[in-house]
Amino acid sequence: MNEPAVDATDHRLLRLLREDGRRTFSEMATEVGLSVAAVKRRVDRLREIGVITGFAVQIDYAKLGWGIEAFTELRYPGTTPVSEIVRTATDAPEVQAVYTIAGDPDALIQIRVRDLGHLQQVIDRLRRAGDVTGTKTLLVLGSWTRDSLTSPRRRTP
Amino acid sequence: MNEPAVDATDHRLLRLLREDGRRTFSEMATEVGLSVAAVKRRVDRLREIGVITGFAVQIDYAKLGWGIEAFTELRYPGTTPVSEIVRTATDAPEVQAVYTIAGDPDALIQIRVRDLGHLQQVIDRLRRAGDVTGTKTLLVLGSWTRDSLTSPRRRTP
DNA sequence: GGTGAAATCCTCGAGTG
DNA sequence: CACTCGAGGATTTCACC
Repeated sequence: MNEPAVDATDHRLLRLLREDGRRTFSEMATEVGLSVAAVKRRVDRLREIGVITGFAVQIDYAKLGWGIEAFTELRYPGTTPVSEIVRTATDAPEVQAVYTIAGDPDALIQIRVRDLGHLQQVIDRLRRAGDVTGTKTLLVLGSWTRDSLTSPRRRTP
Repeated sequence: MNEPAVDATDHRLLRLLREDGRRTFSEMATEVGLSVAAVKRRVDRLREIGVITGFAVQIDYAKLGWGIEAFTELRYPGTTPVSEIVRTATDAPEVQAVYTIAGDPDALIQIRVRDLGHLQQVIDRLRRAGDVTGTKTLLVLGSWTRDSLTSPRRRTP
């Protein structure tokens, strides 16, 4: 019942951490005009109430040889439980994310693979794993993500 | 043009930073059996060669009142340049990501909004902004992401 | 929310195989 | 060239105001 109660300063901190998740508390403190301890307490609290779920590195997978990205729409019989859909999809290591959908299709999954042969292999595996009735794959040519243009790390001369 | 040359240790470091992007170099050093300085140099190098594009906080937007997530497929006339598609989509602050697609549809965009009325408003705006010939919106009920500590969420608007 | 001090961590130059 | 060591400075962390 208790609402998060995330104020404007919290939002500014979240914005700073979206741009650079490794920003120091001292830097953020200067930015928002609070003490370092106050900033740490706020960030700790945002984690405790679940607003912040974690921190992660952002990787250019193409540079690691995983150059193909795709979304696959999955259709299932009406009798298939959602948990089953998620389980079969998450089993494949190439699957990066699974979104269950209201309506048609039943799920949308994000995939990363090395090449098109690998993609076909993953899709075939998915079709066989559950009782999938149909798939449609969208091959990604290019992508843009908000806040993806992260500036270089702060340098102290 | 030198290839990345990312070895097994680098992959272990990337894996650690995917799980927790704020891990300290000391902790990672213990994990992979190197000195702190060696780990720092490797991470610095991964940034320089572009494998690591940045670090970001992971946020549960539902807890911030942005409880609705959706994917919208966009179709354009054959004459529309890709840059135009990306530009009109990224103009909307609710758009989190834009994926240009080979074939049909022409683009897939990820959206975050406060409620369904807001969603309709964003979609209407998108339809009017460019010369969109058609849209199809997939409403997300739950999601799972690899290496995310958050379990799939379900929310009622 | 602020302060201060101890513990920890980051950073970089110097040295080694 | 990649690594280790070590020292100085910055950052984190926590009890207390």
